[in-house]
Amino acid sequence: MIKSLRGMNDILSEDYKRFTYFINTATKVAQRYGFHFIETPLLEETALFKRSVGESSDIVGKEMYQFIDKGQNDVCLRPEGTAGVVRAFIQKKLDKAGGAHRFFYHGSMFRYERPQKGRLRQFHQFGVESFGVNSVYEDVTMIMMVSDILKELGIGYRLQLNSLGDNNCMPDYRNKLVKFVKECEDDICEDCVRRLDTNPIRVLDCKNDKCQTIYDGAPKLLNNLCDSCDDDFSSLKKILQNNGIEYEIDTNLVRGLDYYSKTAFEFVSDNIGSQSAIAGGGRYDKLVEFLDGRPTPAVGFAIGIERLMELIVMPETSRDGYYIGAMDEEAVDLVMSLAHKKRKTDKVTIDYKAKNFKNHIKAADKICAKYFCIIGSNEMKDGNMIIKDLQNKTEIIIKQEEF
RNA sequence: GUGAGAUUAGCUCAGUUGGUUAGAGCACUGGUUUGUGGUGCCGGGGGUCGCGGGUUCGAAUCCCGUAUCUCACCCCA
Repeated sequence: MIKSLRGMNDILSEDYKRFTYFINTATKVAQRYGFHFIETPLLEETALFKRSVGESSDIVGKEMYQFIDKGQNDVCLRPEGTAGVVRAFIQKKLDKAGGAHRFFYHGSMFRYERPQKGRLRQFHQFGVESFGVNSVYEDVTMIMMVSDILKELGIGYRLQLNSLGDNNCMPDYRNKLVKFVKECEDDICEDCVRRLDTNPIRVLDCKNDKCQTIYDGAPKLLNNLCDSCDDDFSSLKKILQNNGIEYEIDTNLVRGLDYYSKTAFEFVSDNIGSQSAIAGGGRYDKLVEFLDGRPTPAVGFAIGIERLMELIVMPETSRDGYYIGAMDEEAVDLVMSLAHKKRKTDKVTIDYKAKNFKNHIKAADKICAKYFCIIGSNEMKDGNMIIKDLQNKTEIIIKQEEF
């Protein structure tokens, strides 16, 4: 038997219902905020991700589905959504057009990782990107949007906030931190020693308790922001407070992707195992410029759909559609015709076999039909049909031609 | 890439120190006087015990390998 590849799942039945319910809800919210759908290719030039996500990240270093295509192009299945949207934004010259451009997208992302709870090789994200808006209000708008989506889905969360600074203050802070960590290099874990070379800021969210104890005394990102970043972060907190959105400050919250600056946020759930981040985002003012566009401030977020699938509280399903059953072999043709007619407007389920009344009504109940119709010898003779409302337990008799 | 635990019917799982033809519940399906539904009654189908080797008179059971799943690490949504 041929099976799906590791970490690649089929979505059907109940999962598909939840999946589409999520997409529909998130789409509705994003549209209420004035965002427009954008679809970008699953396959992009490898260089796009190397330059945007950053060579130091594991995503680019070891998790990309990268290959040479038949035209000798070095290509990748996208590991995340922002890079492609930024590329499209620049390619369509929207950076030169000026003004605000706001997009949302959803689709498959690919990372060659060992699967575990809430992590797949092909997974789905819903994301939003806003270009051309410098204001910290837009950062708050992003957070509000995620919050609205999660609330509509009945999902509880904690919001964690940090500021990563900008080109002005981050490099100085990084140097301070490296200096501090190097002094205790002998006491920290292997991973942190490696991080010192690849991505020093990441030592901050090391899960090793011993490391964390050591880093308690390390210089804090939030105490080393320049005036502009510090002001923005204060405004951010104030606006959130004014709008009743609760948050926690986590100075150790860092983002794994190189392109983030200033506002960084993560929505986490305590009910889904160790991969607890269900949404993450922040500002990335330098990325457009970095990908050869005109300097354009930008902010966005992405939601990991699989991570919150089991948290979604589905609305109660109500009875829907018709079930039409035949009690005689001779009535099956008529049932087929009635169904064909009714299917122009309604959901209709039929059985091609003649059964007795009880079996048909059981079947109608099982598939949760709202209306139950039966054609037996009586109906064949008089041209009537019974329509029974299975919800209200009422029934009416109509002419078959009125059905 | 690293570590641990799993894999028996469509699903959830039993299966004794290795011993006849591998079981249950649910689901599916047929019947239960041609007329009223979630939980009536009676029957039926369905398994290469993940796959490949090995030990043994004999393996679902013990050993080795391998695939997949799960959980965790790394990393990330």
